[in-house]
Order: sequence, then C-alpha cells, then structure tokens
Amino acid sequence: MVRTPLTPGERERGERFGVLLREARGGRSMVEVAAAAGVSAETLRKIETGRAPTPSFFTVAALAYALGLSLDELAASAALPVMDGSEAEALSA
Amino acid sequence: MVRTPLTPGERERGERFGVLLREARGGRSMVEVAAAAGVSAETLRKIETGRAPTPSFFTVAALAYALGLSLDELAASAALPVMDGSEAEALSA
DNA sequence: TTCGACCGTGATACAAATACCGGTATAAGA
DNA sequence: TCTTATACCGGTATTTGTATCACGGTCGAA
Repeated sequence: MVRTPLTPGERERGERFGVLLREARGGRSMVEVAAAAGVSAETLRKIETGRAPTPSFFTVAALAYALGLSLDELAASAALPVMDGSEAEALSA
Repeated sequence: MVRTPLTPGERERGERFGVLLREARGGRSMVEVAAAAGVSAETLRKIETGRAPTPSFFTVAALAYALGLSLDELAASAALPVMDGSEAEALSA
C-alpha cells in the first residue's frame, strides 16, 4: 500500500474545516474571497463543502489571511470535535 | 491548462519552509518527530529538503504541534523572504 | 573492522489537490 | 421576460503529496 486513502474521520474533519471557512466568509462572495487569496473559486468551494478535505498549507494560509483568521485557532477548531453551548458550560464548571 | 505547475518562487518558499522546520527540530531525530506528528519519516524529510514544497495543512499542523511552533508565525516566516540583521535594523528605524 | 543508527537519494505507486469547462438552479433586478 | 450574479455539480486534465522499498553514505561505538 502506497498512500492510505483518507479515513472517514479525516473527511469529517474536512467538513468541519469547510464550515469554519464558510462562516468566516459571511456575506462575501466566493469569487471575491478566492481572488483575494489567489486561489480559484472552485477550489474554495470544494474546501468549503468538504470535497477537498486536506488542502495544502499555503492555500489555507492565503484563505485565512483573506478572511482574517488565525491558522492556529483554525487548526484547533477543526481538529477538535464540535462542542455546543451546554458541553462548553459543563467543561468550564 | 488545468493545474499550474509550481512556480520557482513557490519552490523557494518551500525550501525556506523546510529550513524552518529543520531548525525547530534541533537535535531530535527525524524518526522521532515524524512519529510524534503521525507522518512518515520520508514525508518529513521531503518537506525539510523542499522536495514537497506545498504540504497539506493538517500535516503541517501536526508537525508544528510536535515541534511547538505557531502556524501563523510559520506561515509568515516562510511567506516573507529572509531578512538579515541589517535589513531588520533598517526597517525598525 | 564490523555493526548499527541516522540521513540521503532514487524509483515506484496511488490518492488527492488544483484548475478549467459546461451545465443546472435560484434569486434579485431592469 | 430577460439578464445578471451566485453557487452547486459532474467530468476532465495535470501536478503534487504521501508512503513504501531498496540502496548508499557517514559517523560513532563495540
């Protein structure tokens, strides 16, 4: 075996990651953000929809810069499973 | 044209990026750091030598975590051309 | 010298990222 | 109605990332 296919967990992480980018994009259009980051709109759409679950580092860095996001927070948010309000409250207690 | 080949500038950026990782690794062995990050030693070596100039985001995130590096600082350091002491002094003046 | 642990290179293999194209759908506006 | 803008999808093409294997070099210890 030469290159392990992406695991379901990695694909789910890609979906969470895409949701984060989409939320950060807000009302701005895909083409606008993609152009600001220097990537194609198709690439941004695939990342946001989770169909490109493991994008390259510099692609993500350019998008994060265009969106005003921190790479460290982005990685932490996508790596950790989602947590709703009650879970966060239970943790902080 | 479907996928633009990497430009020389992108390859140089990959080399600078690899140097940063190698410096951060210090005296630790490739095998140790690669295992801690969950990637193969060959992959880490290719990234450090610049032969894989655009690694995936989560691969870099895992390596940065294993090395105690900030993804934001890493991206900024690799994106900007290297600056020596005199240039930094001229900028700060 | 021999052994072992690293590091490096090259070949090989396969999956995935990126990009372009055409088509479809929806909503807002003239 | 017609046009425009936006987003989604399928297909296609090409490059690259990731991983495994084999081999060679270097260095320090036995």
